[in-house]
Amino acid sequence: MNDVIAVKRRLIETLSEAASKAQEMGKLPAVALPEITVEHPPNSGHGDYASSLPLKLARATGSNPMAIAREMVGLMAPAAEIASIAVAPPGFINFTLKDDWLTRQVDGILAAKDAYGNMTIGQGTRVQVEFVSVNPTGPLHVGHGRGAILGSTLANVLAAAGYDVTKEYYINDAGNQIDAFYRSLYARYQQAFGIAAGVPANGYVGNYMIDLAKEIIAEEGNKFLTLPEREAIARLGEIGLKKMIAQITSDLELLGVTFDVWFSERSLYQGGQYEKAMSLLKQGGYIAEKEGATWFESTALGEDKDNVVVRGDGSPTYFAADIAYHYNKFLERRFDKVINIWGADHQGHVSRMKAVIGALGISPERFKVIISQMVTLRRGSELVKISKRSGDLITLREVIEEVGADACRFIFLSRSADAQMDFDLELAKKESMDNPVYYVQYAHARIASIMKFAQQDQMDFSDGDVSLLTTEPELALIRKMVLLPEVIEVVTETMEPHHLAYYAQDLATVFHSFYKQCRVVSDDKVLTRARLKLVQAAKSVLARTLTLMGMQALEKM
RNA sequence: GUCCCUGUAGCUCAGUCGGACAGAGCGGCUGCCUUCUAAGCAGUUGGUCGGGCGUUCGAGUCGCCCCAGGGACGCCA
Repeated sequence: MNDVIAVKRRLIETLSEAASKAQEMGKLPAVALPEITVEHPPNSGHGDYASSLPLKLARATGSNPMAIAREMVGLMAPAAEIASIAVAPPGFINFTLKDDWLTRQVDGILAAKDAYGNMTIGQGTRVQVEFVSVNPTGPLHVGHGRGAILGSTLANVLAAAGYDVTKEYYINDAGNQIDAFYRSLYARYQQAFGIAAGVPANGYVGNYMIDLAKEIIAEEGNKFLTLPEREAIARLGEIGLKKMIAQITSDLELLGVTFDVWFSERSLYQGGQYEKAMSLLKQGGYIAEKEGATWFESTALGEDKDNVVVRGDGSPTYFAADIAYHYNKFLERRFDKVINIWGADHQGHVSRMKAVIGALGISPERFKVIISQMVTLRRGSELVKISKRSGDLITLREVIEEVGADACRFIFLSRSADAQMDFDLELAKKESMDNPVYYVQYAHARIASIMKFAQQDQMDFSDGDVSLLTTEPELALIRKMVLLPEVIEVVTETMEPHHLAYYAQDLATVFHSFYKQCRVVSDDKVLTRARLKLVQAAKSVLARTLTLMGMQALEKM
């Protein structure tokens, strides 16, 4: 187990033992102990860890919290890594870490290298993160980028926490939308040859469809003109679909987002999973025929309304496909946990999918949906349209090319998924010099520069004595570095990657402050070696944090 | 009408399980480059935490009721 996490666990244990002992001795009424937690006090003057257990016990026992705190502290065996335990009003117990324990962590971080922060809390649990999964009927826009960044970062963190992670993209390559896409493409194809064909009413009218048709013509010529319409649409559509998927793939790669599995909706029908899932629900008595269609009776499960799974014309709905897909995730591929990141427009889909999960006999805590809220794109005060159906749209690719992948990632990671946000292109660019993105990367580049400078003197610091790191700026830096494992733990528990961005910024801040106050390479060779160790460790933690966020750790800026 | 998300400093946003004086970045105002990167540092300005009631020793955080913004309520996906 990681050292800091171990310390935290030990403190909780110490508190628990002290409380029990006080009860045994009759100094504290024998009430059930509340869940014991330790936190980081907001004010650093109060130490590294604090517990409000006495305050909580005061409520349960009706006694004075300060007295309880004193009693408990008196019963605590001093832990090896703790320098002092103090009681503070109105009833906190504060713990301060020993300086030499802190400085030793520098050696620990250097030894862990890229693996620093890794944990085993996941215990190899098989978790699937499904994200983006945009219909391959048009290019990605910024909103999709948000989900992509959220998902890939979450996957990185879960992997660091010891989960066995599969990143997956669900390709909706069947159904009405694909049909509309195929027909729209066929119309544009015909138009390119001067044939008066109309894009269907519910079709995709964007200019990219004209470009797509032209691209196909350049490669395939006019051969689809002579085919029967049915066949032409199918074959042309297939080519267009492949191209759209390729484009989506490469757009995501620009953002540093990749997937382990690209899962085809069609395969659900070809593999018989759709039938299996449906018959399972039927067996459970959740399926009913009415009004000429087949329904999933979710009202019986507390839902607002029932939902159609098979239309009057016999074709399955999107909902039916998703049922089959989740049947596949849980019952065929047997993921222990499934995390879906959906756009805000899918929020109505959440509760009925939860109902399905229950109906399939899957325990609800294995299924988690994160809704990534809307992004509105603007240039200053001017609103920029990103609708797929309209002609003028700014694609994700254009945004990335304009502001940069790292800036994009950081901006999205600085906000919690359930807050709607404005993405101001002007601001993202104008701020580019003062952007927190560069602030963090600059800290890393600065250290790289120090290392390079030190290397000119062939400085070997492998025997640096970390116990010489005794000043406030040095210890403050270590205190922050040592927090990464906890951040990873928090992100894992809350599924909120944005904590990482704030941590990155905090870490950069303490580093920059340290840098200003402490000269690393100096005439004092012994101190220099110790500080080189410190700075090298800081570089490693910064790099790890940036990597988890999917960002570059630059050597030079 | 029902359901979901949001409302915290001039702006953009954090705020774990209810805890110590409510935080950061940007902006504004002051200072700081002979020395490893000033894309930096130090200081300062700035808040009825949308409003009300309640629970609690203690509420930005929990409950109820309002107000405001956004989204979802298809045999679209």
